[in-house]
Amino acid sequence: MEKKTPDNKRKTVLTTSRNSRKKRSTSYDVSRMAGVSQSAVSRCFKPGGSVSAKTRAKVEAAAKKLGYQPNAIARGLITRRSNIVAVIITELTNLNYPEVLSQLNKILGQKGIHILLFTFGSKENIDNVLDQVWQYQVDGIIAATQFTDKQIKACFERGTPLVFYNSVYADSSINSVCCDHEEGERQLVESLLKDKRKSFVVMSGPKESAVSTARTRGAINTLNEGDVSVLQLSGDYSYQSARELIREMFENKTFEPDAIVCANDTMAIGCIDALRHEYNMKVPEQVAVVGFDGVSQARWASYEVTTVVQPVEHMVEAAVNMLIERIENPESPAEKRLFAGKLIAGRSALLN
Amino acid sequence: MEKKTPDNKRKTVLTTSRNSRKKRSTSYDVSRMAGVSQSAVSRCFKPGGSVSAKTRAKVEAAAKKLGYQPNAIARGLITRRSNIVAVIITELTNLNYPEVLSQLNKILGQKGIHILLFTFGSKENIDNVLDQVWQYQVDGIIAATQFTDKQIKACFERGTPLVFYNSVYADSSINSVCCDHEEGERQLVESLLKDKRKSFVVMSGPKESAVSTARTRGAINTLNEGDVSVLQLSGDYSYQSARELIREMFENKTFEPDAIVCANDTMAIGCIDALRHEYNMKVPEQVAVVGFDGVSQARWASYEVTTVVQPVEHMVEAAVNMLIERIENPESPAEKRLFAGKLIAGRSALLN
DNA sequence: AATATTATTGCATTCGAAGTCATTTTTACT
DNA sequence: AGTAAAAATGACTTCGAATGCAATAATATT
Repeated sequence: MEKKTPDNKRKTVLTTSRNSRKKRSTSYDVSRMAGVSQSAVSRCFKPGGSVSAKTRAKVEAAAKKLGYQPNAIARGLITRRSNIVAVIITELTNLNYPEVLSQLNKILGQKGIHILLFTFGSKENIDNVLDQVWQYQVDGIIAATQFTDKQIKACFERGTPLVFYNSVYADSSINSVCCDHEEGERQLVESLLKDKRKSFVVMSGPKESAVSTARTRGAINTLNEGDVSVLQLSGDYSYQSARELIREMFENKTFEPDAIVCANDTMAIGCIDALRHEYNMKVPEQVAVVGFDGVSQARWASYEVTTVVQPVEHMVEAAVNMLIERIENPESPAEKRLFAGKLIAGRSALLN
Repeated sequence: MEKKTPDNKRKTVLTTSRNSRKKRSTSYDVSRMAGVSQSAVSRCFKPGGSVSAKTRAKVEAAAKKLGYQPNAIARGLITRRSNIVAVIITELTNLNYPEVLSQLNKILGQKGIHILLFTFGSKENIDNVLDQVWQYQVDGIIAATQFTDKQIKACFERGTPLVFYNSVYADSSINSVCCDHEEGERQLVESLLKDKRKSFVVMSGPKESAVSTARTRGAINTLNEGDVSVLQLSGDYSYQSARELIREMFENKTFEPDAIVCANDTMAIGCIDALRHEYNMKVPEQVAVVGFDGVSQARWASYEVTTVVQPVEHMVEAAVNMLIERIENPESPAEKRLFAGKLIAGRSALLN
């Protein structure tokens, strides 16, 4: 009697598996071998499930013998929890992101949550990415990129918790974790002003980047408080773009800076290389250069960039906790967390 | 009559959704609104599904209005295809991996396949990673790390296609894509020999790394053909470890190299910095330094490392194609593809 | 116009685990 | 020992989409 259902299943399994040559064992297979019901097997794999020691032992033995692992796909269907989080990140070439991703994976992994990774180069296809995300019924989204209002609304409508990483929106119902780019940049610039620098280049990142905008704003506002001249240029966060901007500036002889404030460390490194190797200038004596992020490369002896380090570990942990809180308790209030960066005096600028 | 089932569903949906405040719409919802059967909706979303233009129009309108996206989890359960591939990668801090991952994501994405990301620092927990992988019924695995025989066997037993990236096994039934590290290293060393270098340090990466082992083997074998002295040191691929090895060597005054062959670009950069900034030596005049990988940082003007570039785009594409072939046709023969690296003459060694 | 052929359609079932509920077994307590 | 309370168990249903199959509609053929 108790074997009726399993036996039925059995037949079907064999039929279906003719194409996928190896049958993966299911909870029915385990229950069959252990001589218990499928429910019992299920309960064995559920923390706190109500099973006697005897049953548990039988089930575990059978599961081990069959190499059984509960099918997370089937489980997700009924529990409506996939334990998968979508991580949406722009270009991994940004040197800061590998660290962020690595940290995300570590912390989410500790909580039994997995990462479905989405990266993209060009801006236009976030909508496509979101379509994919919906299909996979992810439990939440961590977005290290800008969304349009419509995209954010879509997340709300589907009830998918969303946390932004280094991207802030005015709307107070939106969760985010961010480094205080503006204040960090202010500190960098203030120390340059104290060092009596007079001619500043502010080298921004891509115009669409809110992070770059915030950093630039911090720089410009602070510079406006001093009696200095300022030239603002726009690059794209890359080493190459920084070198080209320097080259253009010197070719046109438009401006003679004694300080360059870069949107990130990579650009700072590009500037340093261009100044030293192309124009034979002394950094920091003739021109001071500062970056932002605190990537490991900025600590390399050839550069030792003066920069502001983002507290990536803390930020990622905050983002993860925030997301989990939201997943487990959808009614919990939204929150914005702003982390201070830490100024590190390197040798690309003389700090006092 | 046709509405009986949908109505039943409806009631249940309402009951269940009391916790997940937003109901996501299902194919039943769409079929209801469009006045067709659930099967019809399903067929509309299946490429080549048999549906009339009229039905398709009704369904598409309803789907759009409801923001319906097929549930990939439910689909995966029945089709036994999740369209998810596990990517298992060691420490993302290795500068080569962000590029690999980025490329993987791009190429897999083009084929509608998604990445479930697994990274880890320490060796011991690959078994845990695999347990996770089994639960998610991934269609395949791309592993940029070493597996034990038992782990490989587990993949075979479950019938999960597996492709190794930069990791080769003798067993010919194992798929892999690899750069020819040994030959690449040979080329580097030969050019150093031609340059009349006499005292070589071979600075390896971690002992567990097969890549490092292959590179070291290539270096040592080639060096043994020349009349030179060789010292072999072991680091861990990191900038810091390279600097420390240099420091130790000079503190102990054991060896005076005029050429250093590094396991990767990051270590080469560490050597260059240590030599120039700590020991005031001229690179490449006094000591030539070569790396491996061709990461973007190796091209930075302060280093211009002489190195061998791995053809990452080609390698990744090959790995993806190989995996997909295996997924779609499990009986297809295994294959090992070995890609030649490209020697790039930088200014960290004088090449002829 | 009648029949053969092909294209659409809906019903019912399936994937694998989890949860509900009623039933049985075990344990606790008087 | 006898009853009450608690624990363990299994049958059945559910999640959402896909599919085999039979029924129906549209089209082609003579």
